[in-house]
Amino acid sequence: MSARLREIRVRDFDIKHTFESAQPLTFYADYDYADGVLTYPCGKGMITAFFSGDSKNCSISAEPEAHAEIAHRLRLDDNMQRIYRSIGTDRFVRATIGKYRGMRLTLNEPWVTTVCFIISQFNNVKRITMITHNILNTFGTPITYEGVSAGKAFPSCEELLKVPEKKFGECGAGFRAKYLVQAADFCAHNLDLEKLEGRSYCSIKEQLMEIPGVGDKVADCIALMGYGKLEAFPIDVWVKRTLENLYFRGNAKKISDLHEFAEEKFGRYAGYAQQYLFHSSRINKDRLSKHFVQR
DNA sequence: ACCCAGGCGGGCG
DNA sequence: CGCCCGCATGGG
Repeated sequence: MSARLREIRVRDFDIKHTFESAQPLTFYADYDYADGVLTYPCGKGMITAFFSGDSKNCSISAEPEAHAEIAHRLRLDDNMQRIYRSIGTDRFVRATIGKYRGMRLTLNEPWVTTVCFIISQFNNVKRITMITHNILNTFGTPITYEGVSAGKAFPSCEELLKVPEKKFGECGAGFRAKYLVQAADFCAHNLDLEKLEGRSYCSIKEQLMEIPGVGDKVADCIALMGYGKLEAFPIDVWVKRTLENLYFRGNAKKISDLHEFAEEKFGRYAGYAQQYLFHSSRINKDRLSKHFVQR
């Protein structure tokens, strides 16, 4: 099998930073740090990719048939030099980019993204990952490779339609179990997520917010990581605090005002700025932005 | 014991 | 509109 592997070389790609940055892929995939192997379900099969090198010159090996899928999922065609130049509007953002250089946004299936971010609300990353894995392993369809069991395919909304609220509760979903039931029903009967593909950011976000359990923040996450709308700027507790610390002297601001600020400051790649600010804030428990402002 | 986590829906003024 | 509250669950 390894004889069939072919290599992709990418600049400014760091699998570790990407895999630690709490995106849907990192909730349903597995990454072996020791061996540099990423595996995740895609459609009715499993994708495997081998990583080596560093974020300056990253090398990804995979079967040729998987190359297009991997490039799509990991956004390998993003021009990071251009994006970094565009969002690097002050010393703090540039320092954060320097520290986590190579972290990419990922592009995930809209329904999977919707499930992940409904689970994410008022929750922490470790538990989000656990619940997502439980849902995948409990309700996913087994995938076999050359006759051997290889993993599970993420359940579609039609498949989750048959799942009672209690079962989601047993996966650890807590009060979000009700939202998962309602969202599956809504996306199976009232809103075809596939049909939103190609529409504008505003149109997509507006439609997504019709889904029960999806509000302003989760809709932005789905627009960004499920539809690739890079201007989307999800504002969670970490990003809110960081923006307030850095740019408003620690004063509380309304979400709507912060959206306006971010659009003005970061522009069409605001989603990337958000991912770097979020990751830095979360990993460092927000100490950096406080420290930065004090000097 | 208390606080927090990639928020949202509903109820109230 | 804006504001406030409850919401399950587990870890620090």
